[in-house]
Amino acid sequence: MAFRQKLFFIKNQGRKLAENPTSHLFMAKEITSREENYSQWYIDIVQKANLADNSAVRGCMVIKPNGYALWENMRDQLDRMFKETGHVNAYFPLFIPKSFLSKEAQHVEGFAKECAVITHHRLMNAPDGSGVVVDPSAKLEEELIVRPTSETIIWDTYRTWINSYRDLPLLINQWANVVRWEMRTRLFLRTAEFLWQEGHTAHATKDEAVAETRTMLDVYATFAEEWMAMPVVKGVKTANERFAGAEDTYCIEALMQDGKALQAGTSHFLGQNFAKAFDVKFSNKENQQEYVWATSWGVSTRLIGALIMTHSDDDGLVLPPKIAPTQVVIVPIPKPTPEIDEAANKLMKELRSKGIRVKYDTDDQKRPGFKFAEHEMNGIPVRLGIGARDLAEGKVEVARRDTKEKANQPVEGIADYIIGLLDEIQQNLFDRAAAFRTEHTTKVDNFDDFKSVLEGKGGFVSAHWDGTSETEEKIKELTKATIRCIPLNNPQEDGKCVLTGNPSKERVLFAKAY
RNA sequence: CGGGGUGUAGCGCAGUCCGGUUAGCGCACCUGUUUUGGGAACAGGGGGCCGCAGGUUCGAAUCCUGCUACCCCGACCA
Repeated sequence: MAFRQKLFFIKNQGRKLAENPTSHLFMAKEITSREENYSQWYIDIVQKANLADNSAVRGCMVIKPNGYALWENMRDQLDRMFKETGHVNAYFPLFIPKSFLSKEAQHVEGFAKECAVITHHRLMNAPDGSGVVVDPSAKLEEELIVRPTSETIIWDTYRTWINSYRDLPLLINQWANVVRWEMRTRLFLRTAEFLWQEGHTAHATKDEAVAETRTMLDVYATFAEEWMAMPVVKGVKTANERFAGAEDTYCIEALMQDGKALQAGTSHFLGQNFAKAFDVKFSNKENQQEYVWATSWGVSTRLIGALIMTHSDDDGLVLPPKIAPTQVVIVPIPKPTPEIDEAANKLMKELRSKGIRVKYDTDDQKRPGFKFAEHEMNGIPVRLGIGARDLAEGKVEVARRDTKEKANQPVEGIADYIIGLLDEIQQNLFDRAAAFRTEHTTKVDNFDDFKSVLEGKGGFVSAHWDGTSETEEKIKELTKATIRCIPLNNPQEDGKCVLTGNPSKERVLFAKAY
């Protein structure tokens, strides 16, 4: 493959240059450009911004402090939004009895191929002294599955919690880790173990459950757009892409910089499938037994991957101010002095009093240039430089990460200026991503255009589809593109399926996806 | 699960084809000096069970056999 050769070439070139002490091309923190190799760029960002690392365990990552701080901010905001919409948190077991999983037929079919299974509960010293082995006498009566998702254990529990319509709705969320034994993993985007939240709600009526599904979809979309500055399309999945056990799967779909789509969150209307599988009934006002209606919804650490691929650039991570762990960093130039410390501390106090997350870089070993590059790599939205010159002029140097512009600002009133700037950066990131998505959403009306757009500029392709799974499969085979969603509030228009020519009454969004 | 790689210092690699002093290089780390407004320079220094287990040999990072781990690309998925 040409791609491999290119990579090989780069490796060799790197080797030669590394031997040359005058070369600055392969400094420790240099990252691969997006143009050169997008997926290597992604890996470089994750590792060099210290977000995460591969671990000793296949497919499982170590989330490092920088990455975890980001997750904490995302989690905290989502948690607030869940609570504002009436939900409470609870926690259910990590393990699920094997028999539970098979109670809902489609559900088990969807997850069976990627389950980690617990078969024993004890180790013993190996007879030959070579270490420890599984004690065969400690075999479990029934194997346990490490949860790939918790519908089954939760619905088994709900049976005992729900008796009357007065117990409904039951609006519960849990923050947890889950395990899906994926064939191939990528940091944040798809790991064998990942962190997420899963909401599981129970309702007396279908309408109420559907409304809940849509409410949570809106919460996700609001979070993605207002906090992550990541524009998303709200839509509904086709039968092929539906969650195992759901009647309808709603989703938010985002577009990454390489033109591939990423499912950023899902909200499922589960109908009465799980209520029937786990026999969860309630007495209605007329004292008749009815099955409960269900929803589930989740977002995961994958959002961090989405964030990276939406905003970051060849200099490193770019973070939206609202979720950046550190929003402002102060760099003493060229190094800390009592005068600069005093000015910085005063500045920090003022910024913190206005709720800004600010840090002062007191490292007296590294030089300013190094720090500039490092803070840019880490995606800190605003950098303030203070040196003797600035102190004398009563100014600070303000550098923004998104545009890399620098300007001198009077210290007087700087807090308000920075509050405005953070808002502006947040908005600029969203606008930039939205413009990219608009530019990379293409309407096509025949299959040749369909293919050439996908192979060329990529992105979302808006096209007519005859509504059959067969056609969807065929298109996937031919182009690797899938239907990302049928957008909500989709305009109705008569057209012909881009593949079969059969009649269609609305366009759907296709894309290659992560 | 198929295809392709790679395991040598914390990280990135050279050395392996063709066996031979004490296993090298860059970055990082430690000490010191000079520096410091966009990734500092010099000098000195520390750090290795060459993935694991066997074998061949006077001698193995290098050759042979077996094992194992991880990465990348596909099919599967959030």
